[in-house]
Amino acid sequence: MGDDTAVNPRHNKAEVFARLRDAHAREVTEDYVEMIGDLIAEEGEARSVALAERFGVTAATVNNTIKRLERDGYVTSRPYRSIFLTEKGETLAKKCRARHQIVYNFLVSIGVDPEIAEFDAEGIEHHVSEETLAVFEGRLDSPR
Amino acid sequence: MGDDTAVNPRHNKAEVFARLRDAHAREVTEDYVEMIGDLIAEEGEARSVALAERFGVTAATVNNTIKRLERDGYVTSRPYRSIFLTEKGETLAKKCRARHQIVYNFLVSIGVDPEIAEFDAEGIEHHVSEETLAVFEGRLDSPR
DNA sequence: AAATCAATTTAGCCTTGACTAACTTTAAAA
DNA sequence: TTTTAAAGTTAGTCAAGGCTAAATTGATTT
Repeated sequence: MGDDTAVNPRHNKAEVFARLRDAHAREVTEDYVEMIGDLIAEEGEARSVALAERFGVTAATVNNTIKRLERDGYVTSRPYRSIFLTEKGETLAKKCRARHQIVYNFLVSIGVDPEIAEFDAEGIEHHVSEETLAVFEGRLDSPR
Repeated sequence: MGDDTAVNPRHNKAEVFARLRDAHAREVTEDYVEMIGDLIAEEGEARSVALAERFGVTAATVNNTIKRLERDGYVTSRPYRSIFLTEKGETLAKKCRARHQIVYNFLVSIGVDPEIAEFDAEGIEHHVSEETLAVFEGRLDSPR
């Protein structure tokens, strides 16, 4: 058999979806560290109640998530106190904020309405590879 | 209502994240109906084993998902037989395939490597609004 | 100092989406 | 036709990420 069964690239999507599942697993973490960073910058501290309000979830959900982030080394927290980013969390937050900004600016630059861009960027940012991000960024420098 | 104090957009992210969670809930459904459609087109039928192989998950996972899709009216299936799209499933598959193609073509058109574009499109497609999709499409007609 | 209120935590529940292991059915080979 | 292999199913487990309701803590008021 001319053997297209070996590895037909068109049929070799499994890895794409595996990486997609990985990306999903990182999304909440990325959104949280980014938001915690924003809150610290804007309000001086990150409280559960503010996170719950901004994400539109309950305080209990925030609590669960923060425990997960703490377990994974992104934040530190003490009972009934505000939340802090670790260096690891800080680094991730910085990266995410920059990436978000590039995606948002790119969308606006090609003609997407700023409000729509804000929404779409929130979803898209987690699925943009370094390579694609570089292309977006390059397009910003030299518009058109 | 000149009044930007009413709803400070910077602090009004809750709805963005709610819509993001909705989008997530739809992703697997969309990926499955799209893939089932592809399989029917390419191989004449959609078998569990092919879905499992392409998504890189176990047969048991496919089984669970198909049950959910059936419950939600996207597919029909009988034990030990292949899977069919309902009209609702067919419609969704068609829409998803078209959207995927536009996102992919757009990425390639701005200079993203086709392999990278294939991967990124898989994640991005679920988060592109109608509006942004239209912009992508418009850019394809008149490149540059 | 006590009462109250807001914030936080805890406990328990649910769905999705993954897994393994064991079993059943169908189809193909011997 | 019997055996075997592949495909599909079932049962049970797990983590993530939501929820509600109830308990606790901390801060503010009286």
